[in-house]
Amino acid sequence: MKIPPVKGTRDFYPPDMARRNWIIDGWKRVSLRNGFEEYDGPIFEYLKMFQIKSGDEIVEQLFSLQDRGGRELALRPEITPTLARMVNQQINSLPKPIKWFSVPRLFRAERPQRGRLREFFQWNIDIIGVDESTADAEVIFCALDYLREIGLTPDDIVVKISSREMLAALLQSIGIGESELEGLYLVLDKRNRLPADAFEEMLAERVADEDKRKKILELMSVESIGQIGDCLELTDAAKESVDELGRLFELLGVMGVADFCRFDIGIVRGLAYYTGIVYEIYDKASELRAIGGGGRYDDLLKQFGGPAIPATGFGIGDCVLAILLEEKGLLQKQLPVRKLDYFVACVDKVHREGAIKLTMKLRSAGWTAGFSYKAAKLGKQLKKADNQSAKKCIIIGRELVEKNELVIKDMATGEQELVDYDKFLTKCTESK
RNA sequence: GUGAAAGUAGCUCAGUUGGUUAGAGCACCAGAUUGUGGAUCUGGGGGUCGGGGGUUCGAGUCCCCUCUUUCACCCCA
Repeated sequence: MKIPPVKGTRDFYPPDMARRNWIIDGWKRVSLRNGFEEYDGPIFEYLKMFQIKSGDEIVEQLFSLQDRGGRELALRPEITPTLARMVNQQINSLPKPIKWFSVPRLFRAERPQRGRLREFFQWNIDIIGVDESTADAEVIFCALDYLREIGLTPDDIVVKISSREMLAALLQSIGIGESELEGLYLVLDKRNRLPADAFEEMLAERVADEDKRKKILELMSVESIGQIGDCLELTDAAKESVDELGRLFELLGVMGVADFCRFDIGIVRGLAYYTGIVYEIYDKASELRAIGGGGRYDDLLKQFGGPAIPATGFGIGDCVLAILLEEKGLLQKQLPVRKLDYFVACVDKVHREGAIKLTMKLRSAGWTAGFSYKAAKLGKQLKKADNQSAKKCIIIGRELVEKNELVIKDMATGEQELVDYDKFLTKCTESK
């Protein structure tokens, strides 16, 4: 009986695994050089941990299970709650600010589609304990530091940035009540994805007053931070968050990534816990889903029973990113090759043990080395060496018996040289 | 969860209006007179045609169900 892989999961064959590792190694390398430390938590948590916050979207997508003790558990659909839990547990002893990153394996019971699977990897970086927008800028820089390093340019991707706090202040100055905000966010979040008339229709369901609606539409069509002031008179609160957003863009300029970033008032984000600056990273052609996103979540730790500590962070998934890199031809360079430094061949059966012995000595010295499992003809063994992309092939034959010499063949040029066995071994052990 | 399209060797696909033992290229394995690989040539393995049921003398081909993938909702990594 053949059993297929589970819906929405992936098998990683060696070539796929090589690419996955290449992506994840890049995430880790860039995180570390930006000053973040790695952490991880369990792959399942109490179900209620994910129900507390973040809203229905994620809860509906949970894989949940019950253990034998009747505990209600869930496979983690995101790692931020775990982060909040871990930080809260040791909040008094952790040096501030806390700059942590993780590459968790996550699970969401969504209907799979291109760039959207049920099991995936996500790069998360977070800064906890800094309320200045410097932290937001640093987090955005870190994401771009990676994306830029692997070859993406401002022609390929864009970070669309806005602020929930600002949007709240602006909407309130239009006359929207605080209780209406959350529902309205969900509608505004769709503005970039819906045709104009469909969006207006949805808006009309939320906001009955036509004047208010007109003002909201006007506000949502501004293309720069400066235009906001032209559109309506700013309250003190609004002015403050507009200024904050301006400072963020200034900082991004100082950090040298301004050309990747753009203000977009339509970025609201679906998750309920965002409080301030929010952003999403898209491919410039906007043909794919969001590559990543994040923002400020100043109330989350408190909601998990900790102290009120500001926090900001983002996540980038591996699925959409891999598709984008594939399209840009940046993934093909990562074709994995099983490259051997040495392949040890023997001309005659009597040298087989010697070949194995030499192979193991090379390996112990740190070289990648292989030998033929069968006592096949030399031609066969060379073919094997070639299959395994060996750089050099060592041939053990009569030269060893007669003069204690090995034949070393360069597989690229075909050139061969004779080297004394003991000298070769000494050289190999020392140079590695 | 709702709607739509697709599914034939490991991969990319062909398969005539239903008609014998289902094909190609690539990949894989093995040979080509035994101390030299990449090329070429020859041969081989591998498919219950996604799975199940039905119509028919006969189904890869038509119908139904189901699974998976892709697309649109939904939502975001």
